[in-house]
Amino acid sequence: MDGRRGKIASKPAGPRRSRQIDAGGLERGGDGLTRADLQIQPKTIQQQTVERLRSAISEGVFQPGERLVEVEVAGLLGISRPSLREALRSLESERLVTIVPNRGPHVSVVTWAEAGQIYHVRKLLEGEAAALAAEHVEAHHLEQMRCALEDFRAAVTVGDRRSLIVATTAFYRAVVDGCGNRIIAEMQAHLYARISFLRDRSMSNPARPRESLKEMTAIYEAIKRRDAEAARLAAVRHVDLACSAALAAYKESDGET
Amino acid sequence: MDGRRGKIASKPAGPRRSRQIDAGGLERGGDGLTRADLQIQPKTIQQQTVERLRSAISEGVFQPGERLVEVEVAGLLGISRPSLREALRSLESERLVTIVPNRGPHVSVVTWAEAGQIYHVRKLLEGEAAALAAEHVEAHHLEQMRCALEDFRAAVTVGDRRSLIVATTAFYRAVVDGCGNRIIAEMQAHLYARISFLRDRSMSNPARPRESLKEMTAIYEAIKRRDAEAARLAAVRHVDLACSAALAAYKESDGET
DNA sequence: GTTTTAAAAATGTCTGACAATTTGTCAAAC
DNA sequence: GTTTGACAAATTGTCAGACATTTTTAAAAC
Repeated sequence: MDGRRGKIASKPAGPRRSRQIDAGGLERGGDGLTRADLQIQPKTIQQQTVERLRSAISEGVFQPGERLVEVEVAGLLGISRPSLREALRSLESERLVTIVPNRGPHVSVVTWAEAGQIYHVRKLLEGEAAALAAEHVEAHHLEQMRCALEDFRAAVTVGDRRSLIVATTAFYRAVVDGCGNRIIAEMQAHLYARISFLRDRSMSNPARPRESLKEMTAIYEAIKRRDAEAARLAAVRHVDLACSAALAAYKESDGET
Repeated sequence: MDGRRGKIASKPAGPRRSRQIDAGGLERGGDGLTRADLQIQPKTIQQQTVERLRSAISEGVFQPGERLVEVEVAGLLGISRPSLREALRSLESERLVTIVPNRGPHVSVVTWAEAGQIYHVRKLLEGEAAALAAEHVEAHHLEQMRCALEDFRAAVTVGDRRSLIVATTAFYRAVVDGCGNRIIAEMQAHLYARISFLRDRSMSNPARPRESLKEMTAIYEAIKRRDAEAARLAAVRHVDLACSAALAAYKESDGET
């Protein structure tokens, strides 16, 4: 069964999951399935690589600016250089990785100016998403939001930063999925990923999570009562405050750029 | 000088531009240069490939849904399969190409539902861009817009569809660059590329270009007189009408999906 | 302490290979 | 005649190895 990759010389690279179906990937978790979403697809190495690198970058395993030396990373992941390069091209298009010709790939560095622009667009996008959600949302999306909020609340009391992030992401996704516009959903996810490095820091402000919870609850309530404009305002306000918190955290830790 | 690629066996693949600087690529043409934009970078084959494929798709050389068989396309471009695959990954992330595992890449098919969502986001984005431009725009951006409009007018009288598209694109870019938010610019370009296949058809309506000219002029005038809200409205209106025109053209030619 | 030079590391790109999967064809079975 | 199967051809996914060029590092020279 493993004959094809038998010639791995340098590093055994650990157990190799044979290419099975693995439908548990849930690229778009939750209940709102359409028939198209039922499609089961094989997961190629390239896809797994992209996903794994993406979350590694998001979680700070690779720091912004850090060089990603191809042989090294490929070895780390247990894949070949060509496969890694393909994955890196994907991430480059997502702006998570920057590839400078002849100097290779590194984790993208986001200046504060850029981050500000990203927040600006997020306000626009998430405001619209919330407004649309107030009109289009279905029961299971609301349920998802409620759960996410509950998880968030729990995480606040416990003080687990990781759970805070997971819950926040889940909430955003519920809203953005509930809005019915996939383009917005895609873009939101992209933008959010690009400023992930700010999340942690702004969440480290002990007061922030509690405020965040209030703001998100306001969004939820407005959507639930189908008040589009209130939902938009609440969402914009939330992103705005998140932006301020991030700025504060950013300035505190390293004021350059 | 060509020793490195001397072993091309199958196809001579035509004259190979030796890796020279070729600064004329103008990934972001115009005047609004910052110091960072002066940077001259070597153009790798991968970059050239992406650009060439992108415009080929935009211009309909490859039709939506058409399969892109790797060996074939690689031969066409005179590059190797790995290089092509990297390029395809980039285009996949831009959603211009879809890669189905084990079935390979094909030009993405955009359903009308998706197109509608794209127009929706474009309204949001370009409206904001116009509003921001009214506040931030600099002289040379205005000049670019004016030129683009002039070109457009000329193209209308002559009736050259290609020039219409070029001028339109130039106008949008001027606005979106003038707004000062690079994220918006990036996204606009992306979205615009994804619905390029509609451009041609909607422009084939003989009345549309003239209307389009009026609408764009309105945007220009509003920005020039620094009236942000008027600019936003004009931009939104323009995209809205473009959307309607596209829908009409779409329904006319092929009503499936 | 600079500047120059040489060596090492890393990237860009190509060729060749091959298993796994999909697709197309064509005859056998119902 | 349509459905089923089976086999061959085409295509993709992935790897390994190679090598010219460029960048980086280290050492040497001034």
